[in-house]
Amino acid sequence: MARNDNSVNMKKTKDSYHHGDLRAALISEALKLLEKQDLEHLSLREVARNVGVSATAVYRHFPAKDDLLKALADHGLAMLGAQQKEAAAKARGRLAFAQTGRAYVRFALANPNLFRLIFAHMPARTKPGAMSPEGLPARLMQDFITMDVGPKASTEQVFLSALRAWSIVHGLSMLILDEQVDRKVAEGLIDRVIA
Amino acid sequence: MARNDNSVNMKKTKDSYHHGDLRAALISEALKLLEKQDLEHLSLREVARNVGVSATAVYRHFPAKDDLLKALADHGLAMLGAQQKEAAAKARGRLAFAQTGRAYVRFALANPNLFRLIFAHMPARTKPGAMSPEGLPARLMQDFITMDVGPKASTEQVFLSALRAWSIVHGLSMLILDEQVDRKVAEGLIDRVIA
DNA sequence: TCGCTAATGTTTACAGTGGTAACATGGCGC
DNA sequence: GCGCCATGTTACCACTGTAAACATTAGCGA
Repeated sequence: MARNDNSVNMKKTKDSYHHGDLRAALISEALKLLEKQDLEHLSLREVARNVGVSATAVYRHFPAKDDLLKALADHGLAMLGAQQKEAAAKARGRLAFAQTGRAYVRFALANPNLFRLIFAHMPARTKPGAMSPEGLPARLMQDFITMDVGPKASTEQVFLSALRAWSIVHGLSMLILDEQVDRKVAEGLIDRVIA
Repeated sequence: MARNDNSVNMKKTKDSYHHGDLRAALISEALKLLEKQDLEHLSLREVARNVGVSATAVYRHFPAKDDLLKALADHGLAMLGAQQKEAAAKARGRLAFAQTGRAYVRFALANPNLFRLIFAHMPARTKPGAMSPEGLPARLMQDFITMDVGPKASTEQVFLSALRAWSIVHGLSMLILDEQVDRKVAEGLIDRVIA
């Protein structure tokens, strides 16, 4: 028998059969792991092991690994949105808009794996016509855009403008994360790329 | 014993022990598989199986899975570059430049998995100062940029302009692939986003 | 033409992974 | 006080990447 099957090392501190709030613990541990290793090396078993629970216990809270990942993505997205909002609050008008973009990139650089996870596991958030639903970072952008382009602009023009803005910040984030562009240099240019 | 070990079904057509050009066959098969399934479901064993060779034979040509992936990425990058060049040849000046950007996005949409693979496995292609080495799509862009900004622009200005352009096309590609934005709608706007 | 060697494939084996099924525990409502 | 059922655990399974040992043969020098 392999040394490493489902009977992982249990926590010794508490011998309580039930955990208390395993779901939250799993998410929190997974987020912690994502700070140090990338998505493809994040295994359910490791998360369970670190939390001190058997590997299959996870399935009581998430039907499949992907559902855990979705939960992580939601968490990450909320963080991103919060940071954007916070950044926007420190300025006004166009500048405030630029700040949300910069915050977007900064978030990506600060949480590379989480950032990737967000976009790797959140398809179909958008319906035709609407850029994105309530609460999403893009929603924030869209509000600014409307302000920017003027209230009389056509829906398509708003969309176009938002798409352009989002593309820039997202593309810049990705290119830096994927090391397509020298990180140090690009980091220094963020504020000028996103004007 | 599992039904499925390394002794995969061999090809019956040829009973030659040696394959001939296994390396090329592996790459070609892997590329074919990438047209139908995404990167995380691409397994060495499946590639080997389809080529009609044992799983470990792969290791005679690639030290590890990642090296196969790198080879695929190179292949994909060459394709991308070729398509950009071709697109550029059909126009002149600014428009030609826009065409390379549009070709970039079109390539991403036409080869989603390969496109992702390219950027997931080609870090460290760039040195500080130089945007990218010879032959890369970005190199092509940089030439245009120089033309666009004027030959007297500072290195930093060229870099900035190139970074912005690349970010837009890359970001747009990613957002559409990751379904963050309605595909149909966004596709129709490509030419206007990249002006 | 023979035979040796290096290149190329194959077999076997192993640790790790996501996931299912059957069983164990114990907290909470009656 | 007791029983149910949500939550955990143990056994498995198929599959993956990869290492080690063995097999085959292409091709080169004698």
